[in-house]
Parts: sequence; structure tokens; C-alpha cells
Amino acid sequence: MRFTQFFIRTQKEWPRDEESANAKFLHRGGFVEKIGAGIHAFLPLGLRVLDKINRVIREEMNAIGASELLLPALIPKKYWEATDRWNVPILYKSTDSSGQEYGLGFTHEEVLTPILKRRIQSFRDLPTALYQIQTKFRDEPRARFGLIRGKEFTMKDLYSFHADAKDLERFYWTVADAYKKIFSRLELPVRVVEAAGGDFTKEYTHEFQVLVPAGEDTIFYCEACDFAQNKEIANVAALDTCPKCARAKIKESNGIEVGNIFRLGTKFSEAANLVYKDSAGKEQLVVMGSYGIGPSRAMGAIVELNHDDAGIRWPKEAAPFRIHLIALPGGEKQADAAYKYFAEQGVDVLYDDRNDATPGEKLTDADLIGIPVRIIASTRTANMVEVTMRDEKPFPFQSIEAAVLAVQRYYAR
RNA sequence: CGGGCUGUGGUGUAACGGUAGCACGCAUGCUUUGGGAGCAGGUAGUCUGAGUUCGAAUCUCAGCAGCCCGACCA
Repeated sequence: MRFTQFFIRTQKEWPRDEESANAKFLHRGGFVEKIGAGIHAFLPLGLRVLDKINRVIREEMNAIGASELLLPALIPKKYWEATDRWNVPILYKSTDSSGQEYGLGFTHEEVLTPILKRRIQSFRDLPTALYQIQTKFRDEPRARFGLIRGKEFTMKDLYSFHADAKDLERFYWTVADAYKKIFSRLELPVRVVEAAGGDFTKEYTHEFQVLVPAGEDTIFYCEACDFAQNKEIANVAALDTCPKCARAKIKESNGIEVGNIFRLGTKFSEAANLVYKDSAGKEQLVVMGSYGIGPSRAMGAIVELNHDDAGIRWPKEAAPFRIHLIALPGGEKQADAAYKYFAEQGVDVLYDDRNDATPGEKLTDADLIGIPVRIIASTRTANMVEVTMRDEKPFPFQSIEAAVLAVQRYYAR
């Protein structure tokens, strides 16, 4: 992609009214534009990041046998009434010209369960799992922290349907493993934290928390083992001895919840009378689970965790492009040739081909945008290019072909 | 929903109650080019509504908006 063709507009100044790192960097880098409190436009550069994150999520969801679908955001009132959720405070409501009332989806059990009702008849139809990546709406009393808490945000929501609690339990932990893989690929260090189940369940649920100061939740955790609890249910306090391993003291941190998993049980299947016939021909309620990840929030969390003074440092799998190719004075021809070759090789590259930008401007933009690999051609590099992998020494000058091989090796590790 | 802070060109900022200025951007021309270039002459602004005053960006009131703290967070 050529810089001069792609819509990129970085800002020279920090935004006036933002304090959180993700809001500041994503604004300056031209990834997102704030439209109102908790409402963001994803500009082309930001959309690429979101798509990369979503690609990782899709791969891992598909790998555990979940099928992707897309449900509506505009949901008629009767669906919410069926589960007595029409009056939850976070539901945005709307009325159309004929007087019909709707709620904008903040989660989608109500829509999906009736769809499954017409398609699940027998124990042979179970288990099954469906997910979507979709915009959710929540009337948050206080949107804040850039992408961390919005009124409108993207969510990957997965719903699973099982014959019994035992099979739900099996799948529940399968999803937990898939989530660990997703966050590991996104280089988000998460703690799996026990938390309250809200209205869904008396059992604990599990949250995937990134421990950073900018987080909204308070987490108690053990550094020596995997013990971790959300403050809302915690029966420990900071400096207590870990109740699980007794080898270390409990620490306290803020956390950003980037994912969660719930055992829904039969709450929604009861409301929709979602039943199946077991092998004895007897009707049984379907047992459900639901599992969420916030891709846009994850994007914000990545920035909170990965930036320096100069800009964002995207993880490999979330970076908007794999290579930032820069033509500096005297290197235009070589950079053009490199771009052509990269395109032929199918390498995902952003090529800064501007001839009206100074070297300083190009390099500063590259720092701000934060792509992990930088390749420069200039008078200095002569017929070669200079390759710099983040956090590594610049390579000696390379031929274009060697540069591509080096970059492919870098991304393969 | 309670509290605090803040609203000035596209962006960031300045102005005692008295001519709205600066920097960046943008457009034009010439010169420049390994860390946000130089010169020239241009372009564009006081959140909304009332009030006080001879005169309001500035003071008062109301509203709206954003950020931060708290409550909330399926």
C-alpha cells in the first residue's frame, strides 16, 4: 500500500482532552477519531489493526469448531421482554415510524436462542457453537479511556449449546484455552481471574484481565501461581498469603477485562423453551455458555501496554502492516523496486512514497504508527536497503531479496 | 447520576473588561531533504443562549459538549 494512496493523516499535536495512552496515541497516529464520548470512528489504519485482531480471533474460534454468523443489532422489543431484559439500564431503545419499539443489542442470547430453537431437535444436534464479531451498544453511564470503555464497541460473542452441564464444562475450558492462545498471539499478557457471574449464574465466571494501571477493575493475584480474583468477589486482600499455593503474598493491580467466559446454564433456554430429545426420547433443556472478547478494547489495551514516547509498538499479529518501507532522498528508485518486489511476494507493506515529506517527518510518522519492521532506502544505502526489526540492531544493508527473507524469518518466530 | 476541570481557525495555544495574536497545518512560488526544513506574501477562529457593561474570549446565569474522580459496569 502506498502512503500517498492510503488514507493516513497523522497529527502533530497531542489531543487536547485525552489522558489515557490509547486515546492519545490512536488519535495522533490517525487510527481512530472520536465522534463523541465512547463513540469512535475507525479510520483505515485503525480498521486494519482491528481486522488483524479479528483474524486471530476467527482462526482460534474456527479451530475449536465454532461457526461464524452475523446477528442484527436492531432487536424488536418482544425478544427482550421474553427474558425480562427490556428495562436493563444499558439498553439503548428506539421507536420506528410505525411505533414499533426496538433495543440495540448489548449481547445476543435473546436473538440466537430462538434461531436455535427451530434447528435443535435431538441430542444429535448438540453440542454446537456459534459466534459473531459485531458492534454492540451499551448506554454506559460513564464512557472513558479511549477504546477501553465505549457506548459503541466491537465484540466477539460466542454462544455454545450442550446436552448437559458436563459437556458445557468441557467446552468452557476449551474456550478458555482458545482465549489464552488468542491473547498470547496478540502479546497481551492476561491473568485468568475469577469473577462474579452477574445475573447469569451463582458460579464464578472467568475474566481475562490485562494487568495495567489504566484498567478499571481491581484484581488480587498471586505471583507464584495462577490464583487471581476480581475485587468484587475477592476473599483475600493485598499482602495476604496466597490461599492456593501459600508461596507468595497476594498483590493488587488494576486490570482491563479483554475477555470473559460464562456458564449460562439453562437461564436462556428456559426462557425460550429451547429443548432437545435425549436418547430416551425425553425432552431436556439445552445447557448454554457465552464467551466474549472485545476486539476494540483489546486494541486499546495493546496500546496501553505497548508504547514509548515516540509512538505505538504493535505486536506482530496486530500491526496494521508487516513492513514500513520508507524512501528517503536518493533512495526513491530502490524503494520503488523493493515495493514492487514485496507486492509480488505478497508481503503486507506500507510504502512511504511521499515526495513532499521530509526524512524527519517520515521517520517520526513511522515511530508513531509503530509497525515492527522498518526498511529504508536512501543515498546511504546505495543499491541496498536498511532493515530494522524492532528491538534489534539494524541489519547491515541488504539486497531487496535478502530483506524479504529476513522479514519472513522475523515474522515466523 | 454526584463532584472537579476545560471549551478560541483543521490542530496546539495566547490575550488586565478595551484592535482576537502566535506556532503548526493548508494553498502559491522559489530554495531545501537520515529525525516533524527556510524565505515571501496568503487562508481560516472565541461552544450555544440570555444578562451585566459605553464596551465581553474575559464577569454572571442557564444550557450543551469533552476529559478526570466517584457511583455503575450482564
